[in-house]
Amino acid sequence: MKERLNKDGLTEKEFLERYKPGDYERPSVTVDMLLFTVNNKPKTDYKKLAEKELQILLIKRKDHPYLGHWAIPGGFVDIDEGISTAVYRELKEETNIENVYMEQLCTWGDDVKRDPRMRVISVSHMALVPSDNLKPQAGDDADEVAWFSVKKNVTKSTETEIEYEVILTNEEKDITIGYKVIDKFVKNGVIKTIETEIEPLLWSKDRLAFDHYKIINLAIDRLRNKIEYTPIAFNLVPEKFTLTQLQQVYETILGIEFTPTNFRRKVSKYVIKDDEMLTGAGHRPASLFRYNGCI
Amino acid sequence: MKERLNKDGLTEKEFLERYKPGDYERPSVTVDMLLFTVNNKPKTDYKKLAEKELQILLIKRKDHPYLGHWAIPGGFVDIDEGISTAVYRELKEETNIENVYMEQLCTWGDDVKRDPRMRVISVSHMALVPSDNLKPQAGDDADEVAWFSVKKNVTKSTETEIEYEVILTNEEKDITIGYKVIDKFVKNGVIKTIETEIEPLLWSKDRLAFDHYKIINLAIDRLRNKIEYTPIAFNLVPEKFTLTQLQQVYETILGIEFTPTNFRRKVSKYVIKDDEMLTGAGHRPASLFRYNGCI
DNA sequence: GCAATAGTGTCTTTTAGACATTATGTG
DNA sequence: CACATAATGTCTAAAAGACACTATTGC
Repeated sequence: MKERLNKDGLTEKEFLERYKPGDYERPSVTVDMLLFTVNNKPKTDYKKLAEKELQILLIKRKDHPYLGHWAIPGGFVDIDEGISTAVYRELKEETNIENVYMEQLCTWGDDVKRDPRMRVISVSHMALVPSDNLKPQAGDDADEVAWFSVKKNVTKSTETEIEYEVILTNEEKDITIGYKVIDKFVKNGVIKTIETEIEPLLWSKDRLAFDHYKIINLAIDRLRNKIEYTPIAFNLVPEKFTLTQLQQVYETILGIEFTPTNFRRKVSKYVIKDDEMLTGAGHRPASLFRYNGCI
Repeated sequence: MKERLNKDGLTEKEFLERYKPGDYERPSVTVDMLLFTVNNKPKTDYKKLAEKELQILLIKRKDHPYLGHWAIPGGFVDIDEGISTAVYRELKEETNIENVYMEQLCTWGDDVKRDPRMRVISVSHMALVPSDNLKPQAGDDADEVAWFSVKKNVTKSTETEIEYEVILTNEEKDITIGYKVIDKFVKNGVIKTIETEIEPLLWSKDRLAFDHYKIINLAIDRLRNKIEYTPIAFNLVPEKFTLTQLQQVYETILGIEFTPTNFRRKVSKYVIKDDEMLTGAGHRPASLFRYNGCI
């Protein structure tokens, strides 16, 4: 096969040998990871089940910009490092967690001043872990690492817009970070599209760093959406789980309650019963189940 | 409120004034756009409806690397240009199309050698346009611009994997580009994940540039997925459309057929009847409908 | 025995699929 | 009038929701 030449009469090999990347300025590329888990709240009664809450791991920034603000963990992508590799490396460095489910969320780069230092494009990822065996530890870029409970509730709903409150809380440290989210249905020619506006709640003293409140808001929506039509929830329970535990994960994320019978029917296609039982809970023991791998 | 100082005793303002971006190498960031439409094939019978096909716009590269190969249009993101702005700019430059529905697909950057010239991270986007009033025109980076019909069909299906053929064809230019896709269900600890392998079909002489075959494959999946639970399909029909036209869009993308009654019931929540009718089609005229904007 | 959760059976409602039938234009 | 599509009515099957009821544990 005859090698094709370009307009300068060069073969591909010659072209690449002589290729000099332009000296135009390039953006920095970072990865962000939103690590979610569904955690048990402390038991209030020996025989009652623990309530669950959706939690996200945040770090406290120890340098400018946004010094002292809480932020999503992340870091720069090396020039010779794949994006996923960078995310797993950062996750390991900042939280000592490995082997988790992770998916790409969105790439943020419309606002060229989202980082006041320089142009930064950030590829955000969502990771899901079961709440057992979690020992996050602070890394280089952070004073502290902490789990924050995440709540997103509808506060107003009209024909043209829905208003939510997104509240992040860490009770131990007595921190509450709140944002108001308004999803507006905007006529965009023929098609209506959703435009999201986010601003801090008036009473909320604390703020998240950068545009991280937008990323968290998107992640919650994505999580709620994907749990409905994918088996993503199995990443939030241990290998062996009771159906009630699984139900609590769904209820916690979606903010609704299921009838046990109907929930069991719904997930029955995706689970297989294990031999073991979960005893010692102050009431009838529950069978343990495992995900059967169906999609 | 007392201004916080960092470890060097600097305020945020001082920090930013003195901040020098590191001289580490940065990746180039590009945007790719997969422009899809559902087009009418030529009529074979005056009274029969035109068959439809999913089409994607490709450009023929006129320089190395991949000189002469067909590729997804795209280009570099300027240092002071938002990502969406860059996509709309490129779309306008390369195809003269504006005001289209667009969404981010995925960011490609795991393979650091996906572009042989340098490290390139590419943010791919999917745009949808109705097939009327489309006059793409070649821009600077391309010899030619052409629509290719896109087909993705299951060729084999077992418990552990599904095999597809993705075929891109342009009849006018007599080009057929074919890939074999295998989605494997891989045990990943407890959870099974899907791993996708793609390779050119043996008989396929032509190839797509870079890793663009992977991007197109993902876009088809995303489109098929999202058409099921979002009103995305209305971006592929004109402002006023008949229900059969809408049905054909669904059938073309999903590769299945609907019963008219059931399809009408399914979309009835999302359309409003217009006063106008579509006449002159060789059979009973059809009412025109419009999208009502519900989500 | 009591409280709390585990687990099953079944009725109802809603949604989705199949298919027959009538309507209305063009050539 | 023939043909092809438009549009509606209705029967059936499947999925989702509601709820009553029994089972089993720790204390």
